[in-house]
Parts: sequence; structure tokens; C-alpha cells
Amino acid sequence: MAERNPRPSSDYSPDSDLTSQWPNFELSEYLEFDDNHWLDDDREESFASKHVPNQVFQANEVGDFGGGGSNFEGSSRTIDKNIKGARERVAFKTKSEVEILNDGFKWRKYGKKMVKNSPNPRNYYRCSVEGCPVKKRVERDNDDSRYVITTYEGMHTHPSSC
DNA sequence: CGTCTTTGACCCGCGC
DNA sequence: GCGCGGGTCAAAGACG
Repeated sequence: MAERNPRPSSDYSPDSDLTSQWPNFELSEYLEFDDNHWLDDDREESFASKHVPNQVFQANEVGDFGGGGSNFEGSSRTIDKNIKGARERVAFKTKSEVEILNDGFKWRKYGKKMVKNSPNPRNYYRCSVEGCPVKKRVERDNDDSRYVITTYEGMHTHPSSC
């Protein structure tokens, strides 16, 4: 475990470099967190009405995830609108070999935990930028280890670059 | 040198 | 009241 991922440290080009790392990852499912009803009891049927049916995002799209816009709320769909608190939760089921999906932000791992429901450990990431209350939870699917479930919590209060 | 990673332990909340 | 689970923080170490 000497090296992790070819991750851009300070400045990277969300054009060619990213393409090198992320040729194209398949966003299998897009979960929306409002209350707490996600793949919990009914699973797919629960979010089947709002999930993205096998949408393939190009590397450019990934860069636009956080680089172009601000957060997912203005880039994807209506994540907020009537959230009672201030902790937006968005979960993405991504098909990728690595769990460190580069969304244009720098994340610092602050904890790892083994969940009983999955043979895979759950990783906790936090935005390296001070003042950014954004937290990320990465967990591998217990059914399909080739899928990674990334849960974003909070909103970025700073631009990913510039 | 600075930054990030890793593991363990601790704490809190909830359930029974 | 106790137990379990989940989540977070901290320190040390390693690497670029």
C-alpha cells in the first residue's frame, strides 16, 4: 500500500488527465436522499422511479460534476427543495474498480469501519478544504463487489478549482 | 516539509 | 440498564 490512485494533487486538467483516469464510468443507479428511504426494504423498486437507467458518464461529465457547477443540486436534479435540515444526502451506485472517484474535490480519509451487512469495509472521507462540511461515505456493494456505492453528505462551500 | 493514510479506541444514540 | 452499531477523532507513520 504504497501508492493509492493517480490522483491530481493541486491542479489537474479536467480534460485530458481526467480522461486518462476515468475513461468512462457507468453510473448504474442514482439514489436520492430525502428522508431515509433508499434501498432499504424494497430495494430497486424503491428508487426505480428516480434512478438513472444505465447512464454512462464521460470523463468530461465527471469533471463537470464539481468543477463546472457547484454541487449536485444544481448539476443533477432536485436534491434539496424541502430538506428539513441542512444535510443533503446523495448516493451514487457506480461501477468502478476503484472507490476513489475523482469528482474534482480533494478528500481525506478519516475512518474505516467494517459493516456487518457487508463483507466489505466502509470508508469515510471528508473534504480536505477547511470550511467544507461535506462528507463522503464509500462502500462496496455487498451483492456486486464491482459496484461502489458513494454517499455524499452536505454541500461544497468552495469551488473545486480556481 | 507538508500532507495524507492507517488502525484503534472512544463516544453517542437507539433498541430491547 | 445494558448492549450493539455506527460514526468520529486522534496519533503515528509513510510518501511525494
